[in-house]
Amino acid sequence: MTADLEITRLRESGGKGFEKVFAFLRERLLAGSLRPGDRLIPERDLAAQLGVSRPILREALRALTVLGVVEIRDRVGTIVRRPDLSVLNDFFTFAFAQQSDVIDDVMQARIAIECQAVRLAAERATVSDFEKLQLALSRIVETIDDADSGGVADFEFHRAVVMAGKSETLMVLHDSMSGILMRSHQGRRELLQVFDTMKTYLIEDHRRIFDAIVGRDPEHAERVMREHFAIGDDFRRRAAIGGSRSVSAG
Amino acid sequence: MTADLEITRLRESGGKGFEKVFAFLRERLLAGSLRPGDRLIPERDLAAQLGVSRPILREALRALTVLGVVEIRDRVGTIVRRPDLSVLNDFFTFAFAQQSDVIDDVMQARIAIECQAVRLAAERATVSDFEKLQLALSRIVETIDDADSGGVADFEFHRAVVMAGKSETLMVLHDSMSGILMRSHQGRRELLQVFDTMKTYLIEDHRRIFDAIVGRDPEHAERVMREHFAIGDDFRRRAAIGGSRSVSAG
DNA sequence: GTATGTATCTTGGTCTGACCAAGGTAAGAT
DNA sequence: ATCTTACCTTGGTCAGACCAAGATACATAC
Repeated sequence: MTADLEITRLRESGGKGFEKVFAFLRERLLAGSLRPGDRLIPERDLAAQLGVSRPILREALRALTVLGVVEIRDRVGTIVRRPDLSVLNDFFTFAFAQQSDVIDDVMQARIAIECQAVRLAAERATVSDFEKLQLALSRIVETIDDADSGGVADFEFHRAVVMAGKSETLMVLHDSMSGILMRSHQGRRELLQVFDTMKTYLIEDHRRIFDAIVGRDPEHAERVMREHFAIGDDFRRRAAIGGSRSVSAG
Repeated sequence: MTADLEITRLRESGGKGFEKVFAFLRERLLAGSLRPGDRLIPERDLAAQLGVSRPILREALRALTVLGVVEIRDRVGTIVRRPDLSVLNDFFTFAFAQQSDVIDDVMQARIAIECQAVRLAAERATVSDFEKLQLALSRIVETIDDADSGGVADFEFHRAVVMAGKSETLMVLHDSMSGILMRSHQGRRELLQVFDTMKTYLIEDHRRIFDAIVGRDPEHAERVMREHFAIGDDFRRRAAIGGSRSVSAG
């Protein structure tokens, strides 16, 4: 079995103990010899096989845990899991806890994701997706006068679009950015209320996106989505320039 | 000082040792009482203060390490870092490398990223970027007859495009997908050699992308990029149909 | 007074061996 | 056949120890 060879190579490889073990497990996970659902051998045995002490092995296991790759279950064992997106949210939370200057950059990624997703949505969306989009659309109309729930409705619509695209990867990425973006936009949301043309923008744009998807026109769908983001960006810009003063002045 | 109170509360909080410590540090990091550049107190002291043993503390520290939040420097100490997006690399690698049927899905994300990036590139690329793209382009021409280095050249060109887009988020995401995509495409690369029209496609398409960027035409740039991917997808499809047997055999 | 070199201290990196609590399991009782 | 129970396994944790090398202070040389 190749495992023995790998372990031998592992023992000799220079890295610090933790690095060795982490790299070893990583390799195994990536190569597929450890698949989701598998249970690792007991820590004591594994540590012995890898030539490290149990604390070190556990460091590596913990590291994999925060990545969502494995799950350490008390008195049961370490189970290989298929990482879910919740980890990403953790990460983004840490990553952007302080600095807000990355927001615009993350926004670029969100635009990328959604523009691709809306194309796919135009091709792949099912009737069920149409219904969800329709629902989200009506929610936007209903909540048009409320900043908070309006923001949520907006978010839900976009999310529905991405889901209609039927690409898990895009969904995961989108969810990851949404968290941080929502957090950052919450503060500005009231500002947006100021502009009156905004309501039309919110309702009409989303309806156009919806229509494009229903119309099975990827090209058009993306164009509309892009315009939507461009206008939104413009609004934000004006809000930023106008500053809090003019806002409070009404 | 509130720190003592927190520690007291920590001692009493029910969670398992690791969870306690991790949550404690997490809170400190997010709250900002631990800021990038700060050096944590020595492990021994910290462990004592938190009422856990060193191995447990180290588990928590390692966990934060893989999230890029802190950096453990040998014989120096644990330093709080501003997490950069490169951590995502690890995650995506794990997240998507497991099932091979996700490849096509990841490809959608790559298309999303690159189409957005090429737009930004058309707007933001500097002369230096032009040069890099030019260089990558000539590499593609040079290596057109070699599957291996040709693949690398292709990859490098696309990477240069994304870099020219000047969005770190897009760059990181792209890098993350590239890894797994390259892994999966390596096997098929020889097949692509079969089609002769492929050479023209490779050279001409990339040149058109380059021209669109230099011409500062985001719209056109994206369109060309999209066509490029569509054709590439077509090639892959034909290769898959023509040679699935020989692939699985190899 | 400055520069240099060395002894020492600090700090992470790691190991060993041990104890606990509770899930699993199989032997034993009903 | 079913239920009980004792035992074994397994993760969770701790205590104390040793090592290597960066950091530092102090003594020495210039």
